Amino acid sequence: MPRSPGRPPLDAHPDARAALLDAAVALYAERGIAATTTADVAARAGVTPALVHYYFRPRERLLDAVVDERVSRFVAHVTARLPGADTPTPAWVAAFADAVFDAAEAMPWMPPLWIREIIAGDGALRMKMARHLPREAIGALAARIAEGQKRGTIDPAIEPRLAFVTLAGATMFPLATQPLWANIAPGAVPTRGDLRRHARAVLAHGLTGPATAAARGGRRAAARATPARSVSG
Amino acid sequence: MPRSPGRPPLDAHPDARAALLDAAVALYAERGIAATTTADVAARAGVTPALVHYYFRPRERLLDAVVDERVSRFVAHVTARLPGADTPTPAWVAAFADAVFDAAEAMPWMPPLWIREIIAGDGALRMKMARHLPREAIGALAARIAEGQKRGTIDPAIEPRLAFVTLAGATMFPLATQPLWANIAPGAVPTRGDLRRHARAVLAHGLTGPATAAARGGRRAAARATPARSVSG
Amino acid sequence: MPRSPGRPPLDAHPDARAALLDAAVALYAERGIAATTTADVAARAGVTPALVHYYFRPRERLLDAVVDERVSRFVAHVTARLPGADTPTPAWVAAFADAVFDAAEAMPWMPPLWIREIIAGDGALRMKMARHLPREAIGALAARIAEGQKRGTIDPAIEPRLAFVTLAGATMFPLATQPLWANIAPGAVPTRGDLRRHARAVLAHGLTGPATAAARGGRRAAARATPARSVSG
Amino acid sequence: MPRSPGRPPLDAHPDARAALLDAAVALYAERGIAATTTADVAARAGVTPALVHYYFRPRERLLDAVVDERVSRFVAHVTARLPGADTPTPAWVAAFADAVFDAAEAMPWMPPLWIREIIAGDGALRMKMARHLPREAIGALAARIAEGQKRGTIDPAIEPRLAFVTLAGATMFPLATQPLWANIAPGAVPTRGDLRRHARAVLAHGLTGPATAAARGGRRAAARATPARSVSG
DNA sequence: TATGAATGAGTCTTCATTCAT
DNA sequence: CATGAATGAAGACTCATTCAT
Repeated sequence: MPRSPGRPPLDAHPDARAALLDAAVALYAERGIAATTTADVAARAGVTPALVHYYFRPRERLLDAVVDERVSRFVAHVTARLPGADTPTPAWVAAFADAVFDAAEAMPWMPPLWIREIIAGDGALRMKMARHLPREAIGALAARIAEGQKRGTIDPAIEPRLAFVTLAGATMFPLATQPLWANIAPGAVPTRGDLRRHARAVLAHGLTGPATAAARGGRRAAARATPARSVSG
Repeated sequence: MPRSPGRPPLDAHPDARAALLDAAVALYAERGIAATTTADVAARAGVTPALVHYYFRPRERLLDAVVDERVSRFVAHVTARLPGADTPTPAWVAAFADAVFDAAEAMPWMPPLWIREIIAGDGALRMKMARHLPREAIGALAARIAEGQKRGTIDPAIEPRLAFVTLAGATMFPLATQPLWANIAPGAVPTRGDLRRHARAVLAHGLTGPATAAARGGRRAAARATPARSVSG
Repeated sequence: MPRSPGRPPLDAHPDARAALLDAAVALYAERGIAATTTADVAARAGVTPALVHYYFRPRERLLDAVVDERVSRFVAHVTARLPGADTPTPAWVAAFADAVFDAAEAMPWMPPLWIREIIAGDGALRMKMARHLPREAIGALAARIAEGQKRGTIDPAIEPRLAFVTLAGATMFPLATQPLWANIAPGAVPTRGDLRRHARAVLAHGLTGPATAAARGGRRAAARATPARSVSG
Repeated sequence: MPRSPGRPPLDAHPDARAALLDAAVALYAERGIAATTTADVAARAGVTPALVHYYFRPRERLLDAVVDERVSRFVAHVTARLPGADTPTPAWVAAFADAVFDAAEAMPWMPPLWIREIIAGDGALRMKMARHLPREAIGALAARIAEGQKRGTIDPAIEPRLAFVTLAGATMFPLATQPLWANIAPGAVPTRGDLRRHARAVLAHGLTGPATAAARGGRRAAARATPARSVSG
């Protein structure tokens, strides 16, 4: 089957193409999509602006590709690490948080991209992300919460529909603030370990609550998935 | 000594100027700063693009004015409603959350603006916001947390330096997702009341914790829309 | 005779109007006419841009006024000091040079304005200057030269029609270069006296000629800062 | 290491680029730099305004290029034709004038450009021209004059530092007035030959001096259109 | 007499995009 | 596969000018 001449085959992923996607996703995270020009992307990838159009003809196709070939990887990375349905909710939540932190280690562009382009405003990426959202996991989480409330183990003031938003916010939000710390308190920048421990604690028993048995259990569960080093309840 | 002729005085606030600031802050929240053109702002305010330059000669002076005359109002609104130093920490935190939700009612552009332009990326607003941050309140919160940990009433896994980030995230983040719900589940959009109740519960005892006495006390206080001072930290 | 309301009377010359003309002519000399905006003129005069249009409605009227009320003064100043028809040509020429240097002392904006806007290119001022040119003196000078050539006292290679151009160039040109010297040789800027003596010498016997009796006479006269009428042609 | 992508290489000189430079230098001479818009230049070169920015990104780089690739050619053309150090001063000066007239024949935009943008006012070109000035020739000329004065062959009233200014003025100035003549005396426009003969005569023995032996020698040399080396200073 | 508000036209510049090679 | 040349559309900004006060 001959492909139209002058167009790269859809399944061809030469170096330049991958380099462009990497450059694009990094710049989108740093400056935002609207502030990133085709020339910026080309410059960071070390190629000509014309080449960007060679691969991603209308500018928006670059966005599509970033979503389908970069952002979706992050989602897949996280969902692949989610524990089974039989895991108790607190442990499941802690494991989710861990998965996000692990993924952000490899793909640090995701947290800023997420909060800037998916959460806020019209979010250029929001619509495109729709088909990559882990709907199943989101639904399951809401169901878990609702069920826990029925059983009396989860505060009824929690809104199940907002559980995923809170979970994502508690992890992505502090991760996205990291560059911010350089300005606020250069000497005392929290490490990624601090962020992870803090996020798990907040999800387990809030900002002001004392360590509870449930939380300790959840943390212990997480210990199997991650470093939970010396932590005593 | 006459000021630079042909320029409006800095303290003049005619109607058109205020309308331009309102238009700008709304558009910045909706589309982001980089994606908002001078012409967009002028159009929404019902004036000519040239008038934007009449009042805010280089584009950036519009940004400055938005920060100094709009965003700072949000901060002032919140800090003015913070309870006194003798308030127990859980109640103080709950009151903070309430203050944010109240302010967002009057200034709905703040949450998206905050997470997009202050938290994420290079944040054009971040530097400009520096002088408007409630540094005192942020420091006091961190001190509270640290003290509670010393007394054993707050989980030592909580990172005091991240307390403000979490507090802001727990409130601003869900508020910023509101336009998002129209896409996800048009029929079941959480109300602002849901958001507020949820945020308070998360801050009090996490996503998966059961309602505790302390949390219940805080919640009751919230019902009266004033901080519950009798509750012990 | 009632004048139209809202217009200043044509014969009224309040301070602001004169200040605007002074500011305009100075700026035109420094930056050129094209590079001088209405706001620039207003700023230097310490008034509002709108006032410039109050007095000189279309921008070009300001130009007309500058020609008629400033540039023409320079011309008048020079022609008023020209010696009589009976003066021998070398002395007449020397007196002309002196008159120009004297006028430039009081109106230093003229030399740059002259060479930039009257001599060069389309010269915005050229057409407007037409009616202020000292046609009579120019014609008389050409006639003198021609006659001198007939009598054998002036080199026939001199082109009578170019006499005025040369005379003006020899005086205006070095005067206009004065700001230039600050860059070239800050320590050794020629004084106005140097310029005057040099110009007279060049006009008298060229760049490379030895001092002649006639020239010496002219020079002595210059020392007294008045034309030497007794010197024979 | 690739150069900044999307920009033409600095050493590339396609046709359009040269056409733009030619158009620019011509318009600068006619209207002045400040009065010449990017669109004007593009229109005369028969291309889009955007192309001007493609080659000369900030407007000022066009100026730089005009200086480095057009104006400097004029200077080079003149200096290449200057006679050797052993040439007597009067002949050297006459040769200089001839070289200028020859260069102006090929590059008629130089005289107006020179007096408008290099001599007058702030002269946008003045600073940029600094590195292209024939400093050596200028210094040598001043030294010649000073030495002639010491030997008594040159009038001590001549100011050596002003020799170059006078030399340039005597040649460039009348050349720049040529378009002016169309207005003044359409029927009797001096030819370029008139201008050249006149300028040489003025430099040799002034406006009012009689023809001298030395000058006659110089003039005879000019008739052959080459510097007369045999004439004694 | 004087000015602040407001604007239309135009200028410089950027940028995504096209196309011949 | 890749790029240099070229452009249309649009953005920020300037400026002379108008007008109500």
